[in-house]
Amino acid sequence: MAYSLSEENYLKEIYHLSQDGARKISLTALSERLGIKAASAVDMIRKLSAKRFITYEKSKGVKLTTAGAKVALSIVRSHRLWEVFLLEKLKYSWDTVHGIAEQMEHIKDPELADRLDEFLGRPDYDPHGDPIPKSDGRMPRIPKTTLSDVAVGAACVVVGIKDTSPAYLQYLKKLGISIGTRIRVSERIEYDGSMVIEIGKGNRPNVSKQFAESVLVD
Amino acid sequence: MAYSLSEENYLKEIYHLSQDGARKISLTALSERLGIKAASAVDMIRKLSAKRFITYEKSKGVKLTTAGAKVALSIVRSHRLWEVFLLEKLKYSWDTVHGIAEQMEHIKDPELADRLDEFLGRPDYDPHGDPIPKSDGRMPRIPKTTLSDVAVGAACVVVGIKDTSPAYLQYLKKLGISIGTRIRVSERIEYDGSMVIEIGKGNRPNVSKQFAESVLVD
DNA sequence: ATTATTTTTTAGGCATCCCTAATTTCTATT
DNA sequence: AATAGAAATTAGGGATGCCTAAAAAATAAT
Repeated sequence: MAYSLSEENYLKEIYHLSQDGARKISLTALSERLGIKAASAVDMIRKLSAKRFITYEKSKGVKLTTAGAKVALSIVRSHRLWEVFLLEKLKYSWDTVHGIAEQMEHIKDPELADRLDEFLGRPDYDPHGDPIPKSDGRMPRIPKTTLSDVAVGAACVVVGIKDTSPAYLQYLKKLGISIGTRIRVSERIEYDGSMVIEIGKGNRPNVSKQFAESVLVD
Repeated sequence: MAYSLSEENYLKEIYHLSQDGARKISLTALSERLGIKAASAVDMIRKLSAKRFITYEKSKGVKLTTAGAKVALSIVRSHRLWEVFLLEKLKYSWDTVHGIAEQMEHIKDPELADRLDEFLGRPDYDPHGDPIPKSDGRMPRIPKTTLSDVAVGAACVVVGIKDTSPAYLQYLKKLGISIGTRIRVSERIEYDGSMVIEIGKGNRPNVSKQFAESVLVD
């Protein structure tokens, strides 16, 4: 069954809202996320219900059916893979990839996501540390570990970052940290939670606790 | 100035028709290419005229303005670059890339085409041998030379193919010929125009005139 | 329990981009 | 110049996906 760009965006947002742990997804919440008015959502909710992609009860809110979740997950997969492509291959900065991937996620071809996945080396995480669903729907374990959790003496690999402010990105660049960078924790200063880290060889900067908490590692 | 997907497709087709050497682009010809009815084209032609992307006089047909040509060329550039990406990086077959690139050409970002171009190594031709416009609008020379034009003893590089039938593609694969393959012409048989060619070392097949005429070389 | 507030729904509209079915206007022949 | 055929246009519609404004229903607060 075919579905429009708009339908895909609804399904994707419903998925995100349910992932965010909302116990009930109301039309108001959904329409806010989509940047439209609640009245406009009514038609689409009916349409998606008729197509059996969602169920909707006023009391229980919107829920994805198995078919709907499948579509949503394929969009999320596509989005995150394109983010990796844009950052790693086209050298876009961390904060610009999302908007472009928002467009690319809707390109339709039965083999595209798998071929892209293969080309990118089957990454588990996108540049923001979000897990990339596998083609069979499985999800890589969500990386909740940050650099600040790493024990002294232990090493880790950067899988994503949580902060995409220009200042933060600039700092990362200056430190030479990007996806895949290996970091060893040399020392932790108890006073303020800051740490001395080792990037490659020779480079041993001291970074604040605040900084370390925004670096997702594996 | 922003423009819709539909507007982009009109501008692209007008460009293609003018490239095909049509001395007059009629609404009928245009609508046929776009797969719509002529009546539907009237509105859009008016719209594009109002936006100064085209001029339209019944006697002279549709013509792109400088602004319109710029948009059309950027779509064509994007399309051809994505074709290269899909074939070379994602290993799609020659005949499938066009349809997917048709979707990808509309992704909007000011830096995308240039970054993709860079990533792909600034190719001059797409997999069908069509020249890829440069970011400043310049066009690589159109490769009108085919393998059958190459002199005995001379070498050439494959830049594209004209035939995308499954049988032809399969044959190419069997011969080990793809974009960038270097071919030397060892011998030409006058009787039927067939030739003995050298691909890499050791591989010296005899190919028909018909085959050689569909291989674009530089 | 009765307001007040929020949420949902209806009703009527608008822009985009396409359609069919008539015309009208060209163009090319005779 | 008359006319057949082709091309362009008008008129009226339809689907999609959004809107505002108002009404109805549900939930929360007093």
